[in-house]
Amino acid sequence: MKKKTGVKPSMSVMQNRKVLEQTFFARPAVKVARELLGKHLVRRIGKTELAAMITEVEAYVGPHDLACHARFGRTPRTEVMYGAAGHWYVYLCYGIHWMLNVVTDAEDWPAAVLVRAAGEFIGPGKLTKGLKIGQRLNTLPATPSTGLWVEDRGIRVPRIQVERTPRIGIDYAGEWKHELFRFVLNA
DNA sequence: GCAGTGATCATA
DNA sequence: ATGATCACTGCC
Repeated sequence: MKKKTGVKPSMSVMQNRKVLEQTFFARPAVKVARELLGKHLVRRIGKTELAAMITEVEAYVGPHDLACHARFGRTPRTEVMYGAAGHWYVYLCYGIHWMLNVVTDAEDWPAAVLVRAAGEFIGPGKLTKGLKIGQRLNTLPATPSTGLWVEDRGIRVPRIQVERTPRIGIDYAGEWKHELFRFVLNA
């Protein structure tokens, strides 16, 4: 007996869905950032599932990185960055916009990758607004059980399409503002 | 070019 | 309790 909902040809690309595990995130932030390009950020709210391909990220590499929130050490807010990789770090910026980061690198090494754009959601504030991401996800793991996770859907990103630039909005960061820690996936 | 907006953190 | 500081956005 045939199922009512037929599988469309476009679904063939969906067959390759691999949820990124903690081991993917437990590596240096710059490497994780680069490799997140082309991966899919997946959001489930109730029965609705929305996926958006990640196209812009920034790496914040540790306490010595003068642009990283952990540059002042452990505080209640930065505590999550000191924890295990693969957990969400979500904070409010300028009193209006939620910023979505995923913790990277080793435990007790505070580093993270900011997800700035995915799919139609261009800009870190628009991304969280579009995917209904807020404070509730802060400190939760990037697993399907939390409703927000990352999948490898088999997209390969050629180096020629990857642009590296300094990070946005960190003019205060001294020499670190010049580091090419922002990665953009161009069409 | 810059106002809006509120959590966070240091200072007290 | 108060003040400075923001990993932004949208409108002027």
